Amino acid sequence: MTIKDIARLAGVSVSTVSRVLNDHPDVSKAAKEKVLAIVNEYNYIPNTSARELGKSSSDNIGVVVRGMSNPFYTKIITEVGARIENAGYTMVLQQIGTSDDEILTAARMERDKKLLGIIFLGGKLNYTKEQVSTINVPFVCCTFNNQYGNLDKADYSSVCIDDNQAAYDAVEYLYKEGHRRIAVLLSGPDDGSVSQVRFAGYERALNDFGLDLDENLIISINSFNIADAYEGMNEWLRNGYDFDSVFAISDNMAMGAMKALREKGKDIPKDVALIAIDGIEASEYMNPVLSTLCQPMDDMGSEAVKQVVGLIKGKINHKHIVLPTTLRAGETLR
Amino acid sequence: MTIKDIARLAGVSVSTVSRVLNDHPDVSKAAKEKVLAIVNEYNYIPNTSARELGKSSSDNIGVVVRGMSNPFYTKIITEVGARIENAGYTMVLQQIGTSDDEILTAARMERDKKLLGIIFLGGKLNYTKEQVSTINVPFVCCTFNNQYGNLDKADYSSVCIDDNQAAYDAVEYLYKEGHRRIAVLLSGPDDGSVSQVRFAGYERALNDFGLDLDENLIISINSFNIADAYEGMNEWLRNGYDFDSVFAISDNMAMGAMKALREKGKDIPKDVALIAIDGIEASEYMNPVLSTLCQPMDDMGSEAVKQVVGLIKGKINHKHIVLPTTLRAGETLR
DNA sequence: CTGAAAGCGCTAACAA
DNA sequence: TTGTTAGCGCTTTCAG
Repeated sequence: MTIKDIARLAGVSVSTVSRVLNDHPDVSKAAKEKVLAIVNEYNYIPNTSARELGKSSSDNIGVVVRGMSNPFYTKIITEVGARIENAGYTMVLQQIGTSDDEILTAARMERDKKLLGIIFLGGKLNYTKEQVSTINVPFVCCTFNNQYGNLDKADYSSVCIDDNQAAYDAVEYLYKEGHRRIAVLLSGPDDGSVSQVRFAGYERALNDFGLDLDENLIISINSFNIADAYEGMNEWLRNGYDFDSVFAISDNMAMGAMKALREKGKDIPKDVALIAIDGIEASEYMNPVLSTLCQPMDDMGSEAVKQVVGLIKGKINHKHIVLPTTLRAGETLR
Repeated sequence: MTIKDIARLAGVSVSTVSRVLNDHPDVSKAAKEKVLAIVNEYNYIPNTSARELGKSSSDNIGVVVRGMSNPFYTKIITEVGARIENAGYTMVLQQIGTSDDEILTAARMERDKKLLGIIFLGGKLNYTKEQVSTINVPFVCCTFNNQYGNLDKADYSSVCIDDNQAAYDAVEYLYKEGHRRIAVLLSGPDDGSVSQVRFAGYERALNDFGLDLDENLIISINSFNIADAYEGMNEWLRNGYDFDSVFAISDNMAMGAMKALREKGKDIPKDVALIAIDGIEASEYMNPVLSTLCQPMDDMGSEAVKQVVGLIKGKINHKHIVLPTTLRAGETLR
């Protein structure tokens, strides 16, 4: 069943069918009704590939998201979707696995879907000029930036929190409560991810507060996984190092750590205080409720859209927006 | 940059370029290298739409998943993806929102991607013959079946647990511990979803155990949301009804309920015992660890793939597989 | 308001 | 081993 069949069945030309299918004006009511009737009768479904191939332009904005199941992005996506719709564009969502290349994905989408702009939700901090040269439409990085890459600030946009400062703040909360043996739970101290940035904030804070960086207090797992955080924490606890608190670089990892601590008989926050960064919904349901620095997800989403749309319309230049975090008091600090 | 440009630049014909791009045999080493060089130099990316349009067949198996962020499906998808790959096919994943129509999505995909078969991960229990008539390739429902629809059993496959029995079992665990005032937390008693099936199991169990169905003990929220479960439980608790335990139809909802109970000063499981169905990872990290009947996610995934592949190869007929659940003891039962 | 026809970028016979 | 060419199913001028 193709557009040709419908045309024949409806007794009109394919262009007329195409017009009614695309809500074009200049189609007589009679023709429209006739076509629609046939379309319904035969359950005709236009071929998307052919459609995209034939089209000369689109109103598509691409959103490529790292991590299919990352709850952190869910809220942002909702917001982004609504705002894009609202601005009169269409969101084309593409989720990719951890091993996929977001730049390549974006480049493909740009050509396939004729994108006008792109929003990256999560991604690497070290894109190079050469890599992004395959992308020819404006793009904005949401929740991260290019601090380990060599992009020109005038060539891309970003909206994120100050991860270094957030980590600093987290440590400061612990410090002000009197904690001096502050462990850090991270993915890798220099894995080029946001983990590294937040670790730098941790280091900076220790330094400012006159605390020595103790290698034994660095709990490094090689993922952002809740199960790995649990295992990693378990293993680390066996060393019996002296500590009074933990700064986890993400809510998810903190949740894994909580279980390990609890099983070890450590009371949170009496024996061990805990703070993290992110503010995902799940950590609100933990017992005790996780104390964490929340990223302003809605604002990040709407700002990101505001950016691409502005860029698409050529009304603004690339900007780098830093949004503030807010503390969710929770119950893991005392 | 199209295949034509590459052909010209490499001094060969488009078909030769197409051949090397698709790893066809019968291409001289020289030609292959030449083409690849140009492709790399210009960062050429083939247009997917054109590719799909031109192709006469594919090795694609479609997977349509309800709920972008449902952690329950994540593990299954991983398993399904691996198995499909393993069987020599390609997985085409499509996630849809709660308001989208999975049948329509599947029908579209079938045509666009030239699918050989489809796996539905989550979906409605009441498809009608007419609805699925738009689908012309074999499909299998994973984690659900058609018990509220009118499909012929010989026309589709399914792999799922016995939801009614699982609910029955859950209630039985509570009953055997001496609980008699068993509340049920569900989405809707007759919303046509799995909630309804599990509620039926709850009713059957009460009946078998000689307990009366008490309307006051039915906590109905209109979603599967953790936040809504929390709110709903909170609200219900204000009534002050007498109860000694809760059967939540899903882990996620149970997690919301736990917070509400805790805030009300109820100790779990001392004051209130709790059991659910699903066995998602997150509920393992709750404090106390949620007691729940786990769905065998890996098995469901691999069985689903075994089914489609068998159907595609024409080696088997439609089957309806029921897999057993296993109890995760947890800490919310005593 | 409608139709004919030329693409869109690629694949796949079919010849050579 | 290679090139020519006819589609794939749709959109979009351009005439009428």
